[in-house]
Parts: sequence; C-alpha cells; structure tokens
Amino acid sequence: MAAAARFPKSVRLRRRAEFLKLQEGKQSVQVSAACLLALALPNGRETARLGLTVSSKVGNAVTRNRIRRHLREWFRTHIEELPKGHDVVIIARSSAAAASGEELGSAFARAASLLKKKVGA
RNA sequence: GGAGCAGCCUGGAUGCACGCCGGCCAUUGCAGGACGGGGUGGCGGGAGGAAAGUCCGGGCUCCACAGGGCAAGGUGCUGGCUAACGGCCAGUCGCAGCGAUGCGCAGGAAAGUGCCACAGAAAACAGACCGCCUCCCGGGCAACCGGGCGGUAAGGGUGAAACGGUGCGGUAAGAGCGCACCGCGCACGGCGUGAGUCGGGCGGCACGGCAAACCCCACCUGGAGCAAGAGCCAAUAGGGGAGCAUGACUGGCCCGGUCGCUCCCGGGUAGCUCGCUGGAGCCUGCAGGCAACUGCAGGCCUAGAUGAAUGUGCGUCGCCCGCCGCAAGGCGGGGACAGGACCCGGCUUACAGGGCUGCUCCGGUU
RNA sequence: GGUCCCGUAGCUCAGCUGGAUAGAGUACUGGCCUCCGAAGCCAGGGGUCGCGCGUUCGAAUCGCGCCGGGAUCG
Repeated sequence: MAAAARFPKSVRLRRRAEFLKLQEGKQSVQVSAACLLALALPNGRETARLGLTVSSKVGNAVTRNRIRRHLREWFRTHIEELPKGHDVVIIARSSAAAASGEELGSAFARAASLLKKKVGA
C-alpha cells in the first residue's frame, strides 16, 4: 500500500487550463463542506487527481501554505475515499485561515464522501 | 542594587515512519543505437533576520547605442566610504536630556514674484492711533485748557511677529545720540582639507518670517524590466477590405533618427529548454584606517521551484507558564513575526523569548 | 514585476489645489402638524479628519515614514 500513500506529479493538476475546465465547465459536480468548496469532473484516467486553490484573500503566504499542505496530506493518505478517475479541485474559503489541521482534514473527508455520492448517483 | 542609553548575537536540538523539490550514481525498460523522458534503488542537499513592504540604489538583459536643447523628477551642512544610493562612517551647528546619548529635507530671503488671517495706527520702500515735548496764538490769577508750525518714538494697547535688548549718561521730550555688556554684520589673524571655531578689532544696526510657497544655485537621472531576453524555429508569413499620408514610431516636446502606418475579417500567439544561480559571495588570519571600509593570503560552495518543493504523525531532551508536592518530581499547556521566485547593497515595518559587550545617572558598603 | 487611487459624523460624500468656520444629505433624538402614522417644518446630539513625527504663529489641508482598503497593466 506504499504506492497509494504517495503524491507524485501525475496525480496533481498542473495547468491553468485544467483548472479552468473544472471551474467554468458546467458538467463538473460542485459540493460545499465547511470552509471548503469542491469540484469534480471525470478525467479519463484510472486515478483521481487533485488541484488546490488558495487565493491571497485567505491569508498571507504562511497561512496559505499551511492550508495547502494539510489538504495535500489528507489527499495523500486517503486517496481511495475520492471518486476514481476524476479531477478534484478544492477551493479554500477565507474562513479556512482559522481552521486547524484536523478540521481541514475532516472538511475534506466530508467533501469527498459528498462527491462520491453525487458522482456515483 | 536601582533607573537608563547605545551596539551586537541568537531566533530550539534530536530520533523514527510516510511523503515532496531538485542534484549525482546505479538499474530497469520505451527505442535499431545515442540523446531524452518514465519507473525503482542508493548517497548527500533543501527558506529568513526580516525571505515582507516595494521606499531608494546598482548589476544583468533588450530597445532606434542614448547625441544636443527644453521640460520633468530627485538630492541638498562638511569630509570620507562605496559599484551606486535618498545608505553608512567621522565631524560641524541647532534643539532636547543632569548625563550616557537622541533627533534634525541643516544651501540661498541685500535675483525676482508671492503670502503673513483676526486684532492692531501700522505687517514690511515704513509710517504715527493714543501719547510725550519746545515754540507760537487764544483763554484763565494760577494749575491748566483749546488750536497751530514742528521735534520725537521712551510709554500704552494688538499680535506668532512691531525695524536690536538691558543698564548708565544725555535731552525740551527723546533717540546708538554717546558708553559698557549681550546680539547682529564686516574684513583680518590663529587652528582645521572643510562645515566651522577661537581671538582681538571695526561698524552704530542696515538685513522681520515663510523656499516641507513659486523659485534660484550646485549636483544627479535615457527608457523598460527575468512575464527582461535568447533558443528548439524552418515560415515570423502571405491574403481581402477600409482609412490616413499636414501620417506613424522612438522616454514627455523640439532638433536629430527610423518607417509607410492604423483599423476590420481571417490566421497565429501552444509547449519545452536556457537565462537560473559562483556572487560587489561566505569564513578565518594579517595589514592600513578613529570608523564606515579597503588590500593581501588561505579555506569553503551554501535552495533553484514554475497551480510553484522544505510537510504530516509519534517520541526524547532543553526553555517558559499554571496546578499538586516539604523536596526529588508529576500532570497539563505554550513557543513569536513570518515562506525564496533573476541577483546583490541599503532603508522601513513586524517579532515570543534568550544572551553578550560598552557607557551614563542615582543610592549603599568598604 | 510595474502603475495608480482612496481613508473626514452610524452611512454616502464636500472642504485639501490656494493654510486661519469642520460642513451637506441621510440616519438618530425631541418638538410642531395629524384621530394615528408617513411626508413636511423647526431644533439638537454625534468627529483622535486612518496613525506617528515634523515645517509653521497656526495643519483635515504642506513634507516624510507607516497602517488599512481598492483598482489596473503585463
């Protein structure tokens, strides 16, 4: 199971066009959980891919990095809870600045289960 | 011991597991082979004193190689340091403080223009409202009153500021009218590279303030920015329509220079690589200098990402706080400001806690 | 990386250039009007002029340094 807990570049969104496809595409599934906003869209691959959006309105660079790293850590350890073969974009709201690492993880978990339900249904 | 001033340093340490970024080596396999990309393994590397704000200065790159004039902007006591600076060091002067020290856009107001509300007679070539005084005329016994020609600016009151201040002499009353001291100005001499300072002398006072008002003087500045710019890259097109050519571009304008230009349709502007980290570099020693800093010698290599890495979890030790305990100790909690994006030199701002050095004042003891 | 703007009463703004009264609308309070309310009329309260330092006799205004908010270009 070591391979499942890794986070190489192949499971990340790395192009602006890929983000825009989810944010502006009408086919993407949208879900809200606590301080997070989640978007999902089938990507034609076997695994899920993650993209994170934490704008400068959330906080300074240290705060944004902390949020990004916690969300990435949860994705790395819980990738099987996400819908397979989908690109997932997580957008942090400004309230995420006050959330702890555990709160961010549980928010991500709720968003993931909601997404799975919506996509599977 | 207390109060304070200045400068500097530090910004937790360490173990295990799972990860991330890039480097080197090995291996696998796509491939005819190499290069290159992918997978796997090993080795060692991976945020700051401010990385921040973007307030200045430079390197570097490109532009029509930056030439002249005007304009615009900046700097502004002196000397030095520096690649350069609005920075730093050492001094001068002024202000604050008992002091150590701190702060200061600190040139020019007899080049010109402008402004100085209210109050006050008058606010900047001076003049005279209430006053003071000699003389003359009139009245009155007189004290004095009224008027006039003059002389004054001491006193009054206003103001932030009233054309040197205080004292003595002097005078009809007064006045730098004269003298002493202080202030101011001028030239001279000593010291200093200089800003200045010290000294004695002379002048009788002229020159109100504001230049963080316009301005004058001296000095400085070409523009844009690594999304600069270059390569893979060969074409950088070519076509149709309309308009202007007294046109357009080059940093604002002119000279100078360059070219046809602009708009619409259509097409394209994707991606990767380089730039990209070895540099005004860091450490140590010696030498010069009050210092900033510089020179020489030796040693060292210390992030290079690009939807953007340096993380998460569990421990141990150390620091701080609270509670329990006589104590050893136990339990719980806390650990700031903040994250590279081409690179340096400064400035400014934020910051839990800890440490070092020098100095000042006050008190006590010997 | 570059450039620009704003901050004044609870809210929206003027005053700043060219220095000397801090004002307007709205909201709030009280009164008048009305049977009551709205509208209208009258009166009143409410201001560290974002912060600090400076220049000046005097600073919302001028200078410098910050803080906060926003816009824009590539």
